[in-house]
This record gives sequence, structure tokens and C-alpha cells, in this order.
Amino acid sequence: MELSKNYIPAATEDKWYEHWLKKRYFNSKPDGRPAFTVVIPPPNVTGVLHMGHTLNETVQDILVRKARMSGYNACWVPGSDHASIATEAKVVGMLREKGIDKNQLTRAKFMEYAYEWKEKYGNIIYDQIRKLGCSVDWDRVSFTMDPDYYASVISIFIDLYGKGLIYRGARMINWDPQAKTALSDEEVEYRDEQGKLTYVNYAVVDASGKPTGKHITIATQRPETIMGDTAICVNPNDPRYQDLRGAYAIVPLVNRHVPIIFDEYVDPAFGTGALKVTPAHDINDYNLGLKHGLPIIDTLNPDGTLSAAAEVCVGMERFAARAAVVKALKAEGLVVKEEDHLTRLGFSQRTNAVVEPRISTQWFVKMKALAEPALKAVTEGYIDIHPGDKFMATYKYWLENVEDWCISRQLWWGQQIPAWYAPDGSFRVAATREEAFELFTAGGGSGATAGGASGSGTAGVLGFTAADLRQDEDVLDTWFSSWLWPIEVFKGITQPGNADIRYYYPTSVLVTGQDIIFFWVARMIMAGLYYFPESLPMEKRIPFRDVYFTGMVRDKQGRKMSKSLGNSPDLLGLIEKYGADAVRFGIMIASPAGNDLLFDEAALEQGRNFNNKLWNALKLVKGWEGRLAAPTASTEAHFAVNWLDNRLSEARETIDQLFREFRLSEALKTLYSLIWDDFCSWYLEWVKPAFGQPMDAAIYERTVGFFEQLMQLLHAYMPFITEEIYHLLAERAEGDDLCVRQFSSTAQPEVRLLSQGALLKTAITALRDARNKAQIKPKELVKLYIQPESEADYRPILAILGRQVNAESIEFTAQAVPGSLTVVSGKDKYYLVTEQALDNGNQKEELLRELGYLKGFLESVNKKLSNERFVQNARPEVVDLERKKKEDAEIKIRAIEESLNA
RNA sequence: GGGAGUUUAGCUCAGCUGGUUCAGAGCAUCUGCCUUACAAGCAGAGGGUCGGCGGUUCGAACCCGUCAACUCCCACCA
Repeated sequence: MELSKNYIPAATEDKWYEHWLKKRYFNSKPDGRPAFTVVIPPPNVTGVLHMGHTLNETVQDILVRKARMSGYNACWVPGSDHASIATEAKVVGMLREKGIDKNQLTRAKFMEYAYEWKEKYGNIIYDQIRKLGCSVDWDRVSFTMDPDYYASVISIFIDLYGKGLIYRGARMINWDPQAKTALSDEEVEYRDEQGKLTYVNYAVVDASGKPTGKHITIATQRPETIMGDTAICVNPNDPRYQDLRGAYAIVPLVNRHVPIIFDEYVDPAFGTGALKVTPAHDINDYNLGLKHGLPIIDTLNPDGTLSAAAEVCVGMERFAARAAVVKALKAEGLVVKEEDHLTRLGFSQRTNAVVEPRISTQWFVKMKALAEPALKAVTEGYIDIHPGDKFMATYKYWLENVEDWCISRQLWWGQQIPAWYAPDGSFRVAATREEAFELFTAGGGSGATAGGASGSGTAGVLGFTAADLRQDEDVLDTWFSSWLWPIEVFKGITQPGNADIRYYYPTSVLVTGQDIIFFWVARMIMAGLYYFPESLPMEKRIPFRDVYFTGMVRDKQGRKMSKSLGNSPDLLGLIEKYGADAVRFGIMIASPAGNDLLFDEAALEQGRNFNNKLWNALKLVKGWEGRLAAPTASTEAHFAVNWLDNRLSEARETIDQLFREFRLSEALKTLYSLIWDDFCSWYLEWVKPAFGQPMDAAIYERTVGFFEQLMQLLHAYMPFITEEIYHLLAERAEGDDLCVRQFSSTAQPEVRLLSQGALLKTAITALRDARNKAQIKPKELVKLYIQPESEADYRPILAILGRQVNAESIEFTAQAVPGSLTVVSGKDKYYLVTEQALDNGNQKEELLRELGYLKGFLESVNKKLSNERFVQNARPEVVDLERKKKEDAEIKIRAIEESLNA
């Protein structure tokens, strides 16, 4: 079979993925093997995979494939997240483009559009996951809005409510005026923005309302909220304002008289030391208002325009109103000055709108009781975080200081809150209208609030029927569904105790970005520990044993990947250009756990080159297949075989250790060098028959075996090319695929062979270097004389050495060879004799330089050894080592001096 | 304002409990090679006061202190 000049990924990738699917290698059912379970962090249903996902999915696939080849029943569950705000925003935008206003639609009609959208775009990510080669179980695709999943979310809500862990209440929350919904604290991102501080004069009046002729100046960043002011606050210790006790200020534009209050909260050094208090629109002011019993005047509508309560600029958008208010204030001569001011503003993570603090009635989860066990699970080591030291502190701090979680969202796309309101405003929490009505008629049920219906018996007594019940309009926060992910993808909530949940839970490792440690990771731990009873051991309740945090993917200048910068590459484009294996290689080779990854296409190029290297090694080996000869007992080849055999054992141990520590990038580097250097550059050259010579059949067999082993090791990282080469190396029986081939156990490497191999490599390198420097032509043959420390170590490697340095003869010698080129390497000396006269000038200089270095080194060793305190205090083996160093250095110095004198 | 992390070659990073000739790897660079597996390659080479200063120690990239720079997280200063 003719192999192409270079490896062509497109020709193999789809073929093998189809094959693996057909063989159902990725499908998992509970059996007698230990489970290795991974649930994918579900990407947003409307999105495309960006480089961050690519990194995460690749890491997961590597872990899953490695486990699958190591005796585990590997199960990787794919899926996607309905991502309520983000998706709803996109659907609303799509409708707007079609000229449809969401507010004109019924809820049911809107949901139809949303599902349509989900069907249309939801599969894009799945295609990308396939293209990347991810070995997910496609029979287990889950979606956070699947009917069962929906039901599980509702049932957890009802359960938490029943236990008093969910409550409804009016509080100051973060409001996204664009999406017109509440946000949790975690969904707000703070950024520094250049703003303006406007200094405004408020006239001061006395308690009876008479003008005092005085005024007080406040500094504000939000002049448009002035109409909501209900007090002015100063620090009680501020000498400037002592005369204002009991006085009132007049709010400009609306002429409201508000008290001047005193509170130490105010920093006298900031601005003028006087603060306008607007309890409806600032969290601090809200708290001040609570403390001082101030009225709350909400001057904003949910969409961010000014409400009727503002009296001026009513209906105007908040930022336009800001300008208008300043203008009006200036017209009245009340603006003292304006200055630039750097401030931190909160932005909605989903819509990027500036968040408004707003008082409203929302649903909350009490977090304290949930947080405690979740903290314990990590601090007591039931869950390991990698890299641990870095994230432990963050995790701990958040859980120790966690606030209640606002879970209601004023959206339609999501699980609708199962609370049912009677006409009088009282409510019951239940999965269905009928159940809710029953709770009403039963009179108690899951607890009610204000004016709860107290009737017992029939609808007639209640004065309303089930049909009169109105379900809460709001839906639940997306994370309130995804925190159940590791449980409900196995139907652990809707079919408790089923075979899957018992077998696959807890999952083995969670691979995700560090940015969602609070949103998701911590909450999944809470959910697992809440849902599974305390009677079970902790090990059975946690959602995963290990958490592996990947870093953020940035561009090579270190900037975040973003649409606006246009620096976020298209995954499918990259796969097309370099092949999926190269993409996987490129993204893994430079991504240490937890550190940010600077994405550079050069790394993918390196991956492509690596593919090509493998391909060419295959071509070389396949080239021997046609010219095999009966095995002969050639020591040179046997040494190479034995050496690589042991080298492989050694490397496998290293790689396994790195895997255990989740150091996947380093494991890949080890493999890369094992294949490129040890296998290709050294081993294949050592066993390669001379031009036109046949290949020893026994050695060929071993070589193919090594190649297979290497492909097996690499398969988790680069599944496609390794499977392809595995099948091209030899005819395989049906079902003999690398994808499911099990690793054999490793043998203990033989140290002597490894050190002889190392000796051979250094000798070859030293001699080639010498040839290079003496400008001996590559093809020119030389005579080689070796003056070794140990002849025995050289015997098995002589033939290979001779061939690799192009020597026509090799002899041992006890003394310098006159007229030769001298090479000193370690404690051994080599003499090269050529036909042509040699230019020894450079050589001599180099030896002198080496000699100088060695003498300096010897001196430092001697100094150490003559230091009594060193000899007394250092461990004996360290002292012995120094003595050995001294001896070695002396031998080498003698060797060089001899050859210089020769 | 609080906390965490980082700083080693031009770039990206290893360097585990202080002690092998310990200052490393890959990429990039330079030199020589189209040697019938591979120029997407082969054979070599150069390159670093381990952020600064001080300390502990017989001995420090590694431990301690301090300063500096960068990054991230958290926090209600208008």
C-alpha cells in the first residue's frame, strides 16, 4: 500500500470517529468494572465552542480515553445548558429582527420560538465536540430543559421550600434593565469606568421649613437619582456640619424636604463629606434608609427609564436623564463643579448592561446550611482540587461569607417557579396547579405568606377554584438547574436509586474553568451533599472526587479572547487547517494546570509537524516489511531493542505518575520526546539496515511492537492518527482497535541498559560535534580509537556507535593516538583519524576552555571538602558525592592534559 | 480596602522534601546538510547574576524577611 508523502488528517478523522461510534466504544452501561465517570460542563445551547471549551473538552477526553484503556468502564456524558438569560436575550434579538416584540407574544408562543431556536443552533456544539474526537456517550445527551430534568429542578425547589431553605422576600437585588430581570450577585461583573462626580447644592431649611440661607453641597455620580433622595447624611463627627442638626435639605427639581441625618458610615474625606441618600437605588443608601427609617422612592422603571415617581424626566432613559438632570440643575445654578472620577460599575454578565440596585420581591435560597458541608467536603479532603493550593483559599472564603442566592429571574426561558397564587396574593408551592389547590383546601400545606387563605374544605369556602390560581411568572436561575447536573444526568432525582446513579455517581473528575468555581462547582457540591442523605458516607454524596481547573485561554499577547477583538479563532477552521489531533496537541502542549494558556497557532503547527513525523516513521517501518530476512544474532540491533524496551518502561512509569498528578501537559511533553527523540532519532536509526540490506525479521517484529505501544500511549491525546497508524502497522482482527486496547502492566526498567544507552547517545553527539567543528565532511569515513574508563560498557554499543559517526574501524587504545583529533567526553577519550590533514586549532581551544572550567570546578569542590563544617554537618552521602566529584574531575583533567600534550 | 498567585533563556514553562557537572525542556535563533522515512526534516551550536535587597545555613532558584512589577479573586465608599 502506497502511503502519502505527508499525513492527511481529513482522510482519517471522520472515518475513525464513525468506526468508534459504530462499535459503540463510547457507550457505557454499568458492569463489573470500576466506573470512570465524567460529566461535561454543559456549554450554552446557543453558543459555539470557543478555545476555552476546546481545552476543557480535550482534557476530559484525554482522561476518559486513558481510563477506558486502563480497565475502567468509562462514561462521559455530553449535554448542554439552556442558559436562560443568554438564550432568551438571543431569541428576543432574533424576534426583534423579524419585527416581533416579545411583549406582544404569549408565553407559550415565545417558548415555541425558543425551542425552535434551540433545535436550530443547539446542535452546533455537538458537531464541534465530534470533530474534536471527544469520546462521549451520545446515548446520554442531556439538556437542562429536558422534561425529566425540568421535573427534577422543580422537585428540588419544592423540597428546599418545604425545608424552609427557600423563601420569598423583598430585598435589594441586582437588576438588569436590558433583560428586565433580577441577577444573582455572581452574575454581576465589576469594572472600573471613568465617570463624573457632580457637586450639587441643596438648600437648607430649618425644622419648620423656613429657609436658613445656607446650603449643603453633595457629590454624586448619579444625578438622575436625585429625585429619589429621602435624606442627606453626614458624619456625626464632622465639624463642618454640626450646625445642621435637626435641619432639612430641599431636594432640587422636586423641592422635597428631607432630613439631614448623621451616620458614621459617611467618610468625611470623600467629596464634600455629605451624602445624598437614595434608598431605592443604592445598596448602601438602602441600608442607611433601613437604619434611619427613611421612605423609599423608586424613581426607575424596570426597563431603566425614569418612573412617574421621579416627577421630572419621566419616561426618559436613565443615562439620557442623567444629562438632562445635570442640565436642569445647572440652569438653576445648583451645580458647583464637575470632576472626573474613576468608579467601579457592575455590569450584567449576560447582557453587559449596567446593573441597577433595585428593591424587589424575589425568591432566595438560604445558603448557610448548604455551605457548611460543602466546605467540609473540600477541607477534609473528600474532594481534591487541582491545582489545590491556588483555589482552596478562594473556595473557602466564598463559602464562609456566602450570601443568600437570588434564584428568580423575570424571564420565560427556564423552569417556571412552582408557586401558585390565590386571588388574595397568598400562595402555595407545588408541582402542579391541582396539587397547589389541594394545599389551599387542606388549609396548611407548605406554608403561606401574607393573608394566607385560611378556609378549610371546599373551593366554595375558599372563594376561588383551581383555575383561579396563577402560577409565578418567573423562572429559575440557570445555575439552579445545572447544580443538579452530575445527579440528574443519571436520573438520580427523577428515578432515585436507579442502576445508573448507583453505578456512576459520584463522578470521577470534573474538568472546568476556574471562573465558575462559585456559580457551579461549589453549588454542585452543595446539591450533592443536600440531596444524598447524611446516612450515606461522604464519599457517596459528593458529586466528584477531583476537580481539575483549566486556565483561561488568551491570545498570544495575553489578551482575553473576545468577539470584539476578533482574536477568538474558529475551531472548525483550525481543525480543517491542522487536523483535530494537531489542535489537541497544540492546546495541550503549553497548558499547565490552572495557568492561563497563551494560544498561539505555532503550537498547532508543532502538532501538525508531529503528526507528520509519526507518519514518516510509519513509512520507514512499512518500507522494511517487504525485505525481511531470517533473524540473525546481531548484538548491535539487540542492544537497541533491549534499550528501547527498557526506556519505554521507564517512560511509562513517568507518564503514569504525571497522570496521577493531573500534569497532562508534562505527560505529553514526555511522550513527544520519547517518540521524536528516543524512538525516531535514536532507535530507528540504530536498527535501520544499511542501504540495500534486508531487515532482521525479529527486530522488525519488535519495532512494530514498540510503535504500537507508543501509539497506545499517545492515543488519549491524539486519537485519530494513532488509530490509523495502529491499523496500518499490521492487519488487525475485528474489534482490535487502539481505542479500546488495554494497557499491559509495565516492567521494571534495567538501570544498566539505560545508562549504556545514555553513554551511546553522548558518545555519538560528542563525536558528531567534533566532526562538525573540524569540518569533516558528513560522508567521509574516519578511524575511531576509544580510550574508555570501562571497555565493558562499550562492547554492546560499539557497532552502533561506529555506524552513527561514520567510522570505518573502531579500536580500543590505552594511550593517545598521534596525529588524531582528540575528543574528551566525560571520563572517556576518543581519537579520530582521517585521510585528510586535520585542522586542530579549534579543537585545542575548546579543550583548553573545558580544562579551565574543570579546574575551577575542582577548586570549588576542594574548597567544600576542606571546609570542616561541611564535612561534619552534611549528610554522609552528600560528602561522598563531593569526593566522587573531585575524583571524576581529576580524571577528566588528566585526560585533557594528556591529549593536549600528545 | 482585603486575599491569593506569579516573577527562571527572545517566547511559553519544568525544576518534588535546600546538596549529582543544577541552572533544564519545547518553540524561536544561528551553523552545516535536499544523507532514498520525514526540509512540516536531519546533524550540531549559542543563549539565563533564577525580579531587587537582606537574612538563615557548611551549602539557597528552592527556606525566612523586605521591596518592586504583573495577574486574578473578593469587598457597600457616594
